[in-house]
Amino acid sequence: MATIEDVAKLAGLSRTTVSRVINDQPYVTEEKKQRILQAMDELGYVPNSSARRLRSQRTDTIAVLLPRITNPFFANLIESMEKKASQWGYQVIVCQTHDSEKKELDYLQLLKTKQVDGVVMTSLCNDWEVIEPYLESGPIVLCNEYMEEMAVPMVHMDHRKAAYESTIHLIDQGCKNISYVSGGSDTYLAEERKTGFLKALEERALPFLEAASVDWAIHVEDGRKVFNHIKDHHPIIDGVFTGSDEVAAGVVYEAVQAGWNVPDDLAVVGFDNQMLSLLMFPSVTTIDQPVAKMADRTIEVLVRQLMNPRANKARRYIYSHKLLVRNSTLKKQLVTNL
Amino acid sequence: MATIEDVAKLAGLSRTTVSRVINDQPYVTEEKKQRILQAMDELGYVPNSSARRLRSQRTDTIAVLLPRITNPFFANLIESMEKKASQWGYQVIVCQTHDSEKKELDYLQLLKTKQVDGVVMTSLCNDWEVIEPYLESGPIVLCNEYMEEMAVPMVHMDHRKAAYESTIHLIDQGCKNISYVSGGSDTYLAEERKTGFLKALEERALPFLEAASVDWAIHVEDGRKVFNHIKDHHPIIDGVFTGSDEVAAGVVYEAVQAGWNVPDDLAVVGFDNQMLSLLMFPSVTTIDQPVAKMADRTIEVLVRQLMNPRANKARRYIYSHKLLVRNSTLKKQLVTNL
DNA sequence: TCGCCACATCTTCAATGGTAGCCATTCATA
DNA sequence: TATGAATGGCTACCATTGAAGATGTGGCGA
Repeated sequence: MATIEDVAKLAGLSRTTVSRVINDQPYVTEEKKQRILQAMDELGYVPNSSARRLRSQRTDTIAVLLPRITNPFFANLIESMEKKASQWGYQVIVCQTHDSEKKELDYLQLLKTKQVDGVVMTSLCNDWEVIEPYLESGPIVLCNEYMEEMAVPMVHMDHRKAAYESTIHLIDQGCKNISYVSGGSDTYLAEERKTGFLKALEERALPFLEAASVDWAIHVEDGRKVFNHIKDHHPIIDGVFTGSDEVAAGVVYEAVQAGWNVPDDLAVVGFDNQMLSLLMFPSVTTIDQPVAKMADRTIEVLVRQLMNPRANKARRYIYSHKLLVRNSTLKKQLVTNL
Repeated sequence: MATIEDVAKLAGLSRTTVSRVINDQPYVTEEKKQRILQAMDELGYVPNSSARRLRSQRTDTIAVLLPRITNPFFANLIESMEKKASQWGYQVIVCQTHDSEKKELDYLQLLKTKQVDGVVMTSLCNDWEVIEPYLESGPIVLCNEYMEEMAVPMVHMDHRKAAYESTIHLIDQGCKNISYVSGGSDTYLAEERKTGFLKALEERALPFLEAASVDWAIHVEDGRKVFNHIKDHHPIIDGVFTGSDEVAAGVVYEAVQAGWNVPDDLAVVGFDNQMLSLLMFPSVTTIDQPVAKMADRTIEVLVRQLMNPRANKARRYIYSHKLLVRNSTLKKQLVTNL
């Protein structure tokens, strides 16, 4: 493996001059530049990334923390972030926390060990008080997940409004007994959704059926269990609010298997407009988030912070949802495909 | 940010002794070790990763190259690889090539810049001749994708056999005119699938309907287009072999929308046993790969190579598939759910 | 014409944070 | 007596770049 020393010797110049050519810095004549480029080519020279990072104190790398890439919402979010980061000359590394407080802190350690320049957090496992000290080692931006406190930039959708609207939709479709199905996370985002849900119930003078609600549903399989739980213990339930399309898909699938009519016996709403929600039969009513826009903004905000560390502007970037009404909630009407 | 120098001073020892404690090396008394650990704690010292990598010439990091994480097959593969790599003290970085030759080479550059110790390639965009020189910079293991030439370790399923069996299944279900739907990739794996498909046709004396076959189907949307193409131009087609559940889902969805009876009018097989294939109506017959096993083996093989660079053992680890028969192919029988 | 200053172009030196290798001393064992 | 292990320190190095220094040239003013 050739080093910059080898290139300098072959070109008959100093290492610093070679470095200037590599980094496109001024004060090197064109003739010497060509000599250096040729020497690099002959030797197959490639800069050593560790050396550059150590000396320059920069990695040009961003870590994105998320729960699971097997959740298509996060897979799509990463997809867009990578594209945007690459445009700014940054590399993205994907860190799956699997909703573990420990893992989240392990990954935040990347800031301390100087393996990344900044971090995007798409979920929050630890309390903010635990995370905040890491800001000393580099900037953090929240995307998707958010909190009341304005400590760092946050890019997200209004989850309260989204939950409110999809619950109103369920109620408008005639649902009177609605189950609230969540993943049990006690984050602010989860609270917001529930607040929106409860607000809709309150406005329409419907009771919150806490006993029929579930706080352990994350995967499709969980959704199937949710349905069976409702069928066996709360058969009066005629509507289900879920926090993800995966769970909604599980509920719908199991209900259909059990011979229930969806949505007449049970209406279901999901979240995130995953491909699954369209392809199911019946197709699932869901909330669409502007994933690409949020991803782009997130990277932009973080990179600006890296370029200008003094401009520590903590602010919110709030995006609107879209309710996609499909067959899992449309009752007593001619079933048409949307 | 404290350095090892600061810790050494506070502990009243040399940097080397501190380093020995950090790296769990011998020849440091327990008393001195405690002094060092305490000093590290007081100073909040964290080793600088770039410095360690530069000096030790190791990153303890593995790059996994894959086409898209939005494809659940690869998302699940990564999930398992990360778990396994972590057990061996390695970090995984995810590199999406999006089937681009250029991106693939860009990521292989990580070997040359010393940003990763080894690479797992789950697909092949470039010819092997282009990739082989990178072996000088670090080991490469193929997982999922494979080639005839035994140049590096390869961990994969027998795609020929899998394609053969699912095609025979289509034929056994009465299909006489089968469309071969692929993504157009000209890799060995793609060839193997086609070979298995053609072998099944040949054994059952059925013609290969090249004009009705498609080589541009990757996403769900493509699958929908495939169906419309068949409906409009090749209505005699009564069976579709696809290389992925996403494509199969698109075909099935569009066929049902068009009022076709699946599988009586058109039987469809997918690949990879994505959740989608179970939740569709009708559920999609598919091929299941032992994803976790292949992932584990891949990491193990690569890590062993990193630990013992001389043991450059290029060999194949071949895994069997499982055909999951579901409703998209079961004809003329009582429709029961599997 | 000469001296001074600014700029251009390069080189030299040192720094980044950590660790690999070698050395010195002492003690125990064959 | 010779050798190896234990316990630590010192030195140099890993590959690159940031900062300072050296040198030459051109322009301007006295």
